[in-house]
Amino acid sequence: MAATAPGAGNGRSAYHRRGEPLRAHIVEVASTLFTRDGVRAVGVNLVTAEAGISKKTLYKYFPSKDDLVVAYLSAMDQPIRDAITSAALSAGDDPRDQLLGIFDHLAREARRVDFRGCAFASTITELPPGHPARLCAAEHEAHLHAFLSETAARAAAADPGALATHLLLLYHGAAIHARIQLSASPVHAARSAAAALIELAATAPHQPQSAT
Amino acid sequence: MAATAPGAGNGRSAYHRRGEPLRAHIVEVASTLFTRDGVRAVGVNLVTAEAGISKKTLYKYFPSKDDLVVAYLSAMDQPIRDAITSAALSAGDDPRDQLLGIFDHLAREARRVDFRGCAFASTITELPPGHPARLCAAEHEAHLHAFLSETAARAAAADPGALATHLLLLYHGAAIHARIQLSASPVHAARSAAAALIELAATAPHQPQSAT
DNA sequence: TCAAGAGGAAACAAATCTGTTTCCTTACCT
DNA sequence: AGGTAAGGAAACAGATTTGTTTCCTCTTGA
Repeated sequence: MAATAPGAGNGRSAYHRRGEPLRAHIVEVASTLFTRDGVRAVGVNLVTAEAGISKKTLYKYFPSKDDLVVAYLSAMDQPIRDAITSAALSAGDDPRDQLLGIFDHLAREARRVDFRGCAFASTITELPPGHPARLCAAEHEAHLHAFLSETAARAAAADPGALATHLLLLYHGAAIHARIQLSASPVHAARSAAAALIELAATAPHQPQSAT
Repeated sequence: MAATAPGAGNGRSAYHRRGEPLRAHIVEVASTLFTRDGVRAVGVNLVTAEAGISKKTLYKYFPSKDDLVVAYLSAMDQPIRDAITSAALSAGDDPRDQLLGIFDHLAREARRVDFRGCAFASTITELPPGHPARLCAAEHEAHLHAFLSETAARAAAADPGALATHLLLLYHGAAIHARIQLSASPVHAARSAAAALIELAATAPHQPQSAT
């Protein structure tokens, strides 16, 4: 895994990537490694080797590994939210289908052999209490909840916030179980439970109709 | 934390605990530490110091730390199942209340300041793929599923296995969220979602009646 | 052209980790 | 009582960790 030549994976030496782009490049490489193997299993030596930079440069941009971990989670927030949002929107116009779309997205992720579950949940589990990265995870979950809550409101849920929470719980539970039993089937189960909860939350008020 | 005298926490030197009891004692101490701080954060030196034994003895019973981790999860399986079973049974005679009882149990756990979530899920997250401890987690989940499935059947669920899976997903999702936002409120949310799913699973097949 | 700065390579430091080995003490059993 | 085995204490080995420092090269701008 470390048998590649210096600068591997990027083609160009870091000399051509000075300033801001270099910092982003480091975070990008670190994100790949942290996501794949976990923040504790990946040392700074591997990050520098894989990014084709020296430790001096890494510690210039990130005074400690903890800072790099925080930058990792901060950088993951938007892409993951985008992926989930896009998965939801591509599921159709019905907001109920959109809510279910996030589980289809998770199912695709869970089929990957190196699936490690939610990056935020996994990272928090590896970190001691009080680590600054915890705030990133809390914010990320808050953002996801806001999006799901808004979609749930469009789906005419009686209590959009509560439904959003329920779906998030199913989402994370499915991620954990998919990792434990190396299968995407827990995600399908989560999807069916989500469908039931969505239907239940939306049917009562307006027009009750049989699901599917 | 390592400021205690040798043999601390047990009172008696390991000289008085030869043979089988000693092995169990080591697992017990390791379990406490692993559960509290995680298997990667706890080194064998801490385990030996805390257990009041020498490394020689530890490595006699457990050829490697991985073996100790496996012993840890193996030892946790029964007590955790017992706690969950007992929480369910103490929730009353109605199997639906029993299913909800496991969330009350989790809520109590989640209120602890050092709550780290499900020991099996956390440990698996810290371990590389292919680690033997994974099997322990898979078995544990299978046992939990069997218990919930049986209880769901007594609750007249149309598909007890599916309901058991759904509840398990909510359970683990709640554990993760409780750890992320340092609060037991996700567990209460999971409980309310579970109640809805239980009601829904039990009403449909036999005699359709509006929930709640 | 040349000086300044950014970065690379690698040695280095200090701590920590898993695991081994040596020597000694203690308990138990015949 | 004495031999045997179990365990304690601690040194030791070797690898790995985060983080620092030194020296050199390359690029760029005046």
